[in-house]
Amino acid sequence: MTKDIEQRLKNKNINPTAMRLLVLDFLMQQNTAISLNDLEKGMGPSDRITLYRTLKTFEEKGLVHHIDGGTGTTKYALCLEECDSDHHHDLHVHFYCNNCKETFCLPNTKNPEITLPKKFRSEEMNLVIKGVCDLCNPD
Amino acid sequence: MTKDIEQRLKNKNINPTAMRLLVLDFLMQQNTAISLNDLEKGMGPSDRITLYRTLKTFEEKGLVHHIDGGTGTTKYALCLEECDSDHHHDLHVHFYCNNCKETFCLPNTKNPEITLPKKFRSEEMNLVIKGVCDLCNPD
DNA sequence: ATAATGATGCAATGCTATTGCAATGTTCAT
DNA sequence: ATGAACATTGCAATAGCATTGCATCATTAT
Repeated sequence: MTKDIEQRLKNKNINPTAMRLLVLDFLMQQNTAISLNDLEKGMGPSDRITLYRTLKTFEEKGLVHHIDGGTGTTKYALCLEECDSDHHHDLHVHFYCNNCKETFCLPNTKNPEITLPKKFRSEEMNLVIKGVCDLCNPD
Repeated sequence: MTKDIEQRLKNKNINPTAMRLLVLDFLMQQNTAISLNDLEKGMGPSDRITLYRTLKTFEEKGLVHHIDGGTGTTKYALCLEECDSDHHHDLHVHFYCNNCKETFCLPNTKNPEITLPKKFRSEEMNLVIKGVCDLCNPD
């Protein structure tokens, strides 16, 4: 098992240290995007800054991506698509539940095509939809 | 002139104080969304917190909207559509220029329709495209 | 005139993100 | 094995934005 996780790090050219294995393992258990705080609470006692840098390293190497979408705090989630250091394929839409405050990746959605005004060139796109998620929806 | 601005405040049920007239006047001169810092620098000497609360009041009353889009700082711009206290018509897309760091409203764009997974209900949408704006584009 | 309400200004705080630096661990050539 | 070079970690500290509490001043209604 640990081998899998280790290999996943190596595939991305990330040195598989103990801390990183733990963080990746934790991330793989999540089904929502998590904040640095969530990570800190979820893991055993560990240094916040180290976790911060671990996430940053993961992101640089294309293992996780972060979502900003106006919740005040940055959230992180494992990349589902094949990303690499150069190109983050921010292809999917994110969803923030106003009720449970969770942020979800919606891997089955695609970022839409937007026609920009003349001479505007698009490089990336951040689309966050806010509303009520399936678990919080009474219907 | 001042009459116009004053009326615009009254239309939104905002008490037209001197400070508010100044802030609205300043906002009307902008063609990009501005941060609290921009506002503070752009206006004469005035209290940062008062400006903060002025923007907040404006937003509550549907006169301005804010954009979050992952630039770290919140930016504000006048509402172009008809918004009211209850419903902010966040209908248009925003654009952040990686070069000049300005945030633009793109009033001629519409937020796209996204098909959400079952039982997800959308309430609002925040779409920020990052890239290079017309003025920074060499072509 | 006075009470009540709203607006402003100052002080202070909380929180997230971020950097500097020292200590520790790891790798590799000799 | 030894030491140099480098990567990782942990602690301390800082920066910056957002936000609240409270006192003061202005405005309005009675």
